This record gives sequence, structure tokens and C-alpha cells, in this order.
Amino acid sequence: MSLRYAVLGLLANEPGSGYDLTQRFDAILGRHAWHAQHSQIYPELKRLSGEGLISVVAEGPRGRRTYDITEAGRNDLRTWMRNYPEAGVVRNEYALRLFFLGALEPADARALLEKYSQAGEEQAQAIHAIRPELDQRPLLGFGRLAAEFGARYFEMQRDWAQWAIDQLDHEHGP
Amino acid sequence: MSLRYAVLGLLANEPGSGYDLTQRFDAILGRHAWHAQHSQIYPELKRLSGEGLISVVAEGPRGRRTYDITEAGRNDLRTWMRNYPEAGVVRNEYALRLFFLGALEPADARALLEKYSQAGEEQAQAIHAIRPELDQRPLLGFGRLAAEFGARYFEMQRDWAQWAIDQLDHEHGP
DNA sequence: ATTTACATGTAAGACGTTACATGATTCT
DNA sequence: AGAATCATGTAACGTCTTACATGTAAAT
Repeated sequence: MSLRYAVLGLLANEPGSGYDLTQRFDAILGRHAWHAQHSQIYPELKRLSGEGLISVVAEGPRGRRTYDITEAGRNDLRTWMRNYPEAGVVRNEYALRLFFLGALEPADARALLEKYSQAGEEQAQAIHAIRPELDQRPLLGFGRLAAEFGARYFEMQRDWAQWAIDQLDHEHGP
Repeated sequence: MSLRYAVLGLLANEPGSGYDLTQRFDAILGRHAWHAQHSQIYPELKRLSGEGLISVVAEGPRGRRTYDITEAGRNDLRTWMRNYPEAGVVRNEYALRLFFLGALEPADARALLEKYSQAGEEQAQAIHAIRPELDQRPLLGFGRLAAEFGARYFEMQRDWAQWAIDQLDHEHGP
């Protein structure tokens, strides 16, 4: 059921076509929270439109249809948002891998941790880079609060990986 | 393909039955990294066993079969681990909700942020509580490095939510 | 004796990915 | 003229959840 709310939330932020939403998923949302391909998005737009939660507000070249959220849709989104889930869907391949570091030999574990550290630094920088624009208007569904969360997350990942490397070095000689 | 490696990783940590693995997913892994029900686990164990990546090492009451990872399985797991994915699967309902805080009225957003803060504190405490045992032996697939990551993650969540509440209060009056 | 926990399995339907399919508009 | 981007759609296949189904062993 989350795809439904991902789409509603993105449209609540800014109207857009299926094509636009596909890009927003690819750019931001899909990296951190939820992913969807266009093959899932277009049917979902039809469904939501049929239920009156979104509607076509403009048509453009190549059959482009721009959707916006309706009042009914906004209410549905808010109701969902107000209800904090006891057991929400969480699936994270990177976190999964980090559980099994013990299965690697120290040299391989170290190399992997370097990648976690590097990726953390890069992603944090990427967020800092777009932050100035966020104060003007939300970008691709990325508001100030979410940006801060993302930045803190990736800085934490970077620092944790460095700490973990230190731990390994102390155990197996620097 | 990640379920496969979640199972291999858990068995690499400690042998267990389908029932045991179901509990490990429920207790730790499913909350942070990957989830699976028994209805998915049992068929997966058969598949992995058929491929020679795991094998039955003990049988017990009620048809219980304890599996352990084989050398072939350990190699497969290590190969997967060494390969850091460019675009791994990430799906997080909690993070998704946090992207759309702007859709709520300030009072509702504040209430939700309080829940994020509280949940962060509780989960961080839960990890600290089991940490002493981790130094003796890995517990439910939860090694020291992963525990530290989890603790830092939830402390970050708590602190971010408090920061976000401050931001809202400054915008809309305390 | 009854309840709880242990233990495994299958089936239907929902959700998600990959591949197939088509065409218009814009840029170089 | 050709390439890249924009734009939408469907089908087959794989994964995941929910529900159905069954039985044993241990604890109260």
C-alpha cells in the first residue's frame, strides 16, 4: 500500500506526470525510502485517478498528462501520515550486508567498510549540494527536514565505518 | 536475490532451523535490514539445500531440521558480500513518511516527530540492553559492528526528530 | 487436561522487476 | 538526418504477504 502514498505524497509536494514521478523516484525517494518503475507508476496513477484521489490538471505534447492531488487525496494522505506504524516495511540491502561482515576475512571486511565510508561521504555531500535550493522550494519531494535526516544518516554511516575500521585494526594489527 | 543471502548470512553466523530463522528475522534483521515470513523461509531452505549451499546437520523433535552453511555456501556469501552494489534495494516506510511531513498541519507534524523521537530512543535502548551479550557471542545475527550501527542510527533518528521539532516551533511559535 | 510453544508446509493473491512495444518532440 | 529525450503502456515472471492447514512436545 505504500506505493499509493508515495505517489500521493510526491504529487502533494508538486504536480507532475508519470514521467516526472519516475524521475523523482529515481533521483531521491528511491535511494532512501521507496522505489518504483514507470511500469508500476502509470497503472497506479490510473487507479488513484479512478478513486478521485488525484486528477489530470494539464495535458501536453506526446500525450503527457500532469496530475495533481485532490482534496480527497490530501485527506487520505494525511490520515495515513498521522498513523505511525508499529511494524512498517523496512528493507535495506546495504544494512543487510553490514550484518554479515563477520563472514568476511579481515582484509575484505576492511575494503567493504572503506566503501561504506566513501559512499556515506559522497551521499552526504550530494545532499549538502542541493540544500541551498531547498529553502526556495522543495525539490523532487526533498524538503528541508528530510534533507537534514538524509545528511545526518550518511554522515553517521561514514563515521561508523571509520570507527569499525579502527576496531578491526585493533583486533588484527594496524 | 537478497533473501537467499539473508538466510546464508544468518546460518553462517549460527546454524538453525526454519523456525529459528523466522525468529531471527522477526527479532532483529526484519526491523532494520530484511524481513521474511516462515512461508518464504522454508521453500528457500529447500532451494539452498538442493544447490548444496546449506545442509541438514541435525534432526530433532517435531520434524525439526537444523541447517548449517556449507563451504560452497560460504564462498557464495563471501562473493556476494565483496561486491558492493551501485543501486541496492532500499525500502523504508518510516523514511517515506518523513519525506511528506510538509503535507501535515504543524500540530500533526509535531506529534509525528515526537513518535520518531520516542521510537528512536526506545530502539537505541533496546540495542544497548543486549550489547553486553554480544561480546560473548553474536546474537540472532547481531554482531558488535551491526549493533553499533543500529545504536547510532536510532540515536540519530531521536536527535534529528528533536531538531525538527525545534525548527517547527521557531516557524510557528513555541 | 488444556494451553502454549514448537515446527513445517502449501496456495491465492498482491506487489514489484524486467522485458517488450510504440511513438512524438527536441536537440545537434 | 540522426540521436537523445520525452512520454505512455502492457505482459511475463519473480517475490512477498496473508491465509489456510496440520501435527508434536512441553509447560501449567
